[in-house]
Formats: sequence, structure tokens, C-alpha cells
Amino acid sequence: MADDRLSQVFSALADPTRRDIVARLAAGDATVNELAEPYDVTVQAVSKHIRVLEDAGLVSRRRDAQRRPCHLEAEVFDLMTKWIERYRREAEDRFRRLDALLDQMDEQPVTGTPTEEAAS
Amino acid sequence: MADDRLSQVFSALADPTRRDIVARLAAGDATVNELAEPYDVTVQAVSKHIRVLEDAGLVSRRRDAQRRPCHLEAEVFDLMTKWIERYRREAEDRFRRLDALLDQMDEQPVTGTPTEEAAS
DNA sequence: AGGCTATTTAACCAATCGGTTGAATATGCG
DNA sequence: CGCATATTCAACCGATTGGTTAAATAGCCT
Repeated sequence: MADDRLSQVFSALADPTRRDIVARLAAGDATVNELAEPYDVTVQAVSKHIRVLEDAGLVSRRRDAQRRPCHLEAEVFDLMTKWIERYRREAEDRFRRLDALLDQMDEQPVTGTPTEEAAS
Repeated sequence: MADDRLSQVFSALADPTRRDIVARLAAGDATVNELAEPYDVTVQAVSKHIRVLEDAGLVSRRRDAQRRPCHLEAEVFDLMTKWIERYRREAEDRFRRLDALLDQMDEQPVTGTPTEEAAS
């Protein structure tokens, strides 16, 4: 994986277990053990998943005695949505222009040369 | 990588070269060779990248003689934005409720027991 | 048919990933 | 202190990834 922030975030969310962890953290903070409970992998594996989310900036952690509760940092989502929305909009605009062109051709079929069109 | 659609899409966009390809396709369709030109990897490597984007449903392809022009399928972005927005909203709502609670405590500091509060 | 261009397939390689087990570290509690 | 709990670190393993080179396939053009 490339080490830029956007790549890290997309990559972190490319794993279903990590997405599920994020989903659960959206409802409230939780410790590693709490998060690990529903999955049938070891707590060490979950600890690694959390590390990935933390490195991506999606999760931050407090200290509470021997516990390390996780907190979702939802602002990072903005990075993704901005990227996504930008290119979605570009593609949709292009699509709309094509639609408009087709409508225009429907009303006024192109039968001659561009020169003829310019003369009208 | 898990084989569910959302994982595929996130995973496909976790690579900067593939994100750049998507960005360029947002401006208009292009062939494999055209897409490969600016990068200093082989055209075969780019062909593989396009395959990944295609499998994720982000790109579709026409046939034009020996060329295979790529077209961006922006609808798939919806899958991601829906997922992201859902949990972002949940986390922000939680944050807002916490804010409201803090404001309330500011106006009316908690000095007694819950029983006292109920009696007032 | 034969050659040129565009693209994919195959086989390989080093690095990374997601998982494991086992040991280490950190902190609260009696 | 000594023990239990929570979490991480280290070493390892098989599968996947992103790249390579070399060969195969597909479809123009003369």
C-alpha cells in the first residue's frame, strides 16, 4: 500500500472486519477486548486491525488503566468523500452534457456538414 | 482482500495509480495505452490495474477494433458514500448529543444525586 | 498472407497482509 | 509482593499484491 493518507484510509476500509469495527465505534467508544469479542479471530489480530485504523487516522485512543479505549475520528471521512464527490460530479457532468447533445440531435438531426449548420 | 463489492471498491481505490486512472477517466473515456502513457510502469501493469477497477465495477469497456476503451461507472461511488455517510452521521450525532449534555451541565451544574434532580 | 498495433496471459519475484502462537509489558487489586 | 486482566510485540506462515519479462491473442492494413 502507498503511504499517503488517502491510500491509507481506503486501504483500512477495504477489510470487512475493520469496517465492522468502525461501524461499532460509530455507536460509541470501546476497548480492544470488547471490539474483539464478536469475531472468531484472536484478540491480537483485532489489535492489529485497530493499529491499521489508528495509522489511517480513523481511530484515536485514550488510556484508562490497562485498557486502551478506541474512539472514531469521523473527520477523516471527509478526505474520502471529497475525493469521491469530485470525480463523481465530473463524470456526471460529462454524462449530462452527452444527454443534452443527444436531445439536441433528436430535435434537429444532423443531416449536413458543420459548415451548413454554421450558416443556419 | 474480501470479495464483497464494498471491499473491492475500497481496495481498488487504495492505490494512487488506480485513483489517478479513475480521475482521468472522469474527464473522458480512454484506451489502455493512453492511460499507461504518463506512468513509468509497463503497459501490462496498467492493464492489471484496469482489471482491478473493472472487477470492482468502477470501469466498463467497449470494443473498438483492437482497442478496449475504458469508461468510468460513477454509480458505484454511491455504495461507498452511502456507507461512509451513514457512520459519519452516527458519529456526529453522538458528538452533538455530548455537546448538548456539556452545555446543559454548564447551565445547571450537577451538585447532587440523581434522586435530588428528580425531586426538583 | 504478413506485418503492425493494442491488449492480455503466464510465470516469476519481492513485499505486504491477515492470521497464528508465545512471550512481554502495563496496570489494578487483595 | 504476587496474581489477574488488558494489550502489545515478535516471529513465523500462506495468500495476495504490484511489479517485471516473454509470449500469445486480436484486429487493422497493404
